[in-house]
Amino acid sequence: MPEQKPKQPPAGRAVVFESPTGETSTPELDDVVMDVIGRIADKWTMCVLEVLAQNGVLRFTRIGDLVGSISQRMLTKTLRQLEEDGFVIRTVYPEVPPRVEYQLTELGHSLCAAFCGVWLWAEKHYDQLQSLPKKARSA
Amino acid sequence: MPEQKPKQPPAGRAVVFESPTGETSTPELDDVVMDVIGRIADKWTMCVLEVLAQNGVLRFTRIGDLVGSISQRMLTKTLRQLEEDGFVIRTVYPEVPPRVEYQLTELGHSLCAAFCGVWLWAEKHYDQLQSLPKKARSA
DNA sequence: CAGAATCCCTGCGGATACTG
DNA sequence: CAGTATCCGCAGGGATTCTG
Repeated sequence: MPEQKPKQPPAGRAVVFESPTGETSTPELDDVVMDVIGRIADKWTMCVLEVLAQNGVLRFTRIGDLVGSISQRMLTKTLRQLEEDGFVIRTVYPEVPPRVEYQLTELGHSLCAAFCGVWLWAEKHYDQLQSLPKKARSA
Repeated sequence: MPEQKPKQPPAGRAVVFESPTGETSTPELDDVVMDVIGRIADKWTMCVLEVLAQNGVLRFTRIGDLVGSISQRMLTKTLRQLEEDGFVIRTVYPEVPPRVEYQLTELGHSLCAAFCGVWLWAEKHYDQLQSLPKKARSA
């Protein structure tokens, strides 16, 4: 069976995102999306984003409490990365004891809003999802 | 067990997702979402999902070509995990040479659809996003 | 062709200790 | 309070080799 498809992938990915409704993305957009996913798609980042999305302005320790079992190290790294990427604003008050407040930027808020579709999807398919084979689920 | 663990919360977060429009989730839903994120939120999984979403039924090697620079090891692992999690169907044809075809399940398709909001968000904020500090960008 | 198995290196991330 | 610095285990993942 001779493959007539001329679309041979060059070096690197050749993925182009396309929505079921026919919305296609450009390779550049695809690249950006993958990049963003790579930045935010980890447990702590997601948790911190959501905590901030819900509570607005929060201090360092407070975020840690709300997230739960995150180490200071990871909380710091996560927040700094989010700040560097423009999703979070960090405000330091020159006081003693020190006070540092964090809040989402517009970009951060819009990102959380975009993810809303995933929550809704999860809700809709809750039965199937919660019965998935346990993998890293808290024992 | 004489070992004293003063505060060991249920290995837990206290995060509850809530959309900007006021849609709140239950802790259970939150848990499921985090679980799903943990399953799919990595470079290769996302790529493979998208490749399958676009092209429908694909063979092993073809997926690898479309994704680009993925190793066989990771491709296998990724596909098996997706299969185990119910996002992909794996069909083996008892032939020589062997032929194995992959395709998304309904759940897989719906997940990709849910992520559509993220592509749209990325498109809208393309300027800000593509100018983020390079981190692990690999062309 | 579609993988399984192996080697091996990297870095994520937890725990702990110290500081302004 | 809000970090920084350090040690370190271990899992992720690339490259390579073997096989039905």
